[in-house]
Amino acid sequence: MRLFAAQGYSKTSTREVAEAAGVNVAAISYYFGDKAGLYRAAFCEPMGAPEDDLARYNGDNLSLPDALRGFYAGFLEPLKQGDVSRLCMKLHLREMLEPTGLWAADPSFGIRDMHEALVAVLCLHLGLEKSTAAADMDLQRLAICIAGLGVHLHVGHDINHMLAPGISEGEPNLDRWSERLVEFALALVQVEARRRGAATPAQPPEEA
Amino acid sequence: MRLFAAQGYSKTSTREVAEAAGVNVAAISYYFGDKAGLYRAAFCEPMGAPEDDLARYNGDNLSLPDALRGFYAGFLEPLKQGDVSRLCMKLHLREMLEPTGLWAADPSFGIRDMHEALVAVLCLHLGLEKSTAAADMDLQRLAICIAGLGVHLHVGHDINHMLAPGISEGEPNLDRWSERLVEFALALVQVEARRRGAATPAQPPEEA
DNA sequence: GTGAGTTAAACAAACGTTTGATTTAGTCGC
DNA sequence: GCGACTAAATCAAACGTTTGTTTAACTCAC
Repeated sequence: MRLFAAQGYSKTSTREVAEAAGVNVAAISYYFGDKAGLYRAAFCEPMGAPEDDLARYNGDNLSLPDALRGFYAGFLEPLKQGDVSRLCMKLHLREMLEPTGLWAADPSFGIRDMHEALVAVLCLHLGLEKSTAAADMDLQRLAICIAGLGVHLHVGHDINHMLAPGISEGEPNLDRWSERLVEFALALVQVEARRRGAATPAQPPEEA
Repeated sequence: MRLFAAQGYSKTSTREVAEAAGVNVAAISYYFGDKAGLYRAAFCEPMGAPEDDLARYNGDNLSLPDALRGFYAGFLEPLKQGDVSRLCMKLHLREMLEPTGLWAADPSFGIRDMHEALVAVLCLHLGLEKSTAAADMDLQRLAICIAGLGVHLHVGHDINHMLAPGISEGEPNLDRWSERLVEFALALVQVEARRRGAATPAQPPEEA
């Protein structure tokens, strides 16, 4: 997984993987059938149940700030843990640019679920009907932007480090990212709410 | 460029490029030295002067909304034009995930300039000193997020289409994206301004 | 001895690159 | 005007290497 994430699928040779694992090349075909099977195993194995990620932010009793905090925690935690976890995320995000057909094919860990859960949360706090959400392009745009902030943290990780060294390094900085992202996402929701007629408060007025 | 953008560097063979171009394979080494030279040419050739992009949003006399509109226009225009322009953008964004050393090496068309110009614009409208901008991590975070919204439009293009079909298709939808992105970015700036003490108005009060 | 596990070696196919011949266009002496 | 020479451009073919995969011999606990 480390090699696939760092170099991509086609630039990583079976011999390279075998040598790094300290086994013979034939072991790949013996245990995984072929290179694609090896990749599939490396891709699928390390991710936990997708429900865990979802449960963090689509609980009905969560406030919007808490839901967003939970949402972005899914992006930030892999950064807190070691390089392995970060590379795993990178491996998955790589499929965005060059889909090998794993994400699209396997509906079990689709981003579709993640996206629809986010849309549902937004519906709840914007006072919208879930049934009309799919056709509500402005709502979709809002969800895409909120998710995009989290995605960009990983996609642009190396470049962000080049532009602002250490900005995503270390737990204090990552916690600061969490604060900012939640603030920013709240602002996006607020703007959208206001644009829709200022009818629904994005921030619960009855707080402290 | 079309092939490199669609399949990536290593998955694109020299024979494939030669055949698509209707020439012999040897022409590649004849004109470009080797495959890397061909890629470099395809990567650098089609992009216009970087100053053009910068001029759109770092003019000192621009209002913040206008500057942001100009900023996002750089992301949206490639989407309006044909597939070729979109693939060109994709080719460049691909270097974010797997840097081949072209962006980092050649400072002429670095995103660094783009980023620093954006930071300067934000400094101007937040009433901050440019000299302290580099060390101001919260300002850097704001700039990264604002840029991230534009980047995600391309990085997540295919997936966005999967989640919300046609959301980035056609000029009307793209114009709508421009409106939303500018609104959203303004909201981010406003939140940051308010967080810094509500001293500096993110929206010029003397408007209309 | 049987079978799961491991190994070095070999396989065909595809890769990037080079070669030497061939074609095309332009230049010069006469 | 014309053949001789030159340089650029293009070509099919082959080069050596690396790719993913398979083979057949081997090891060793049970």
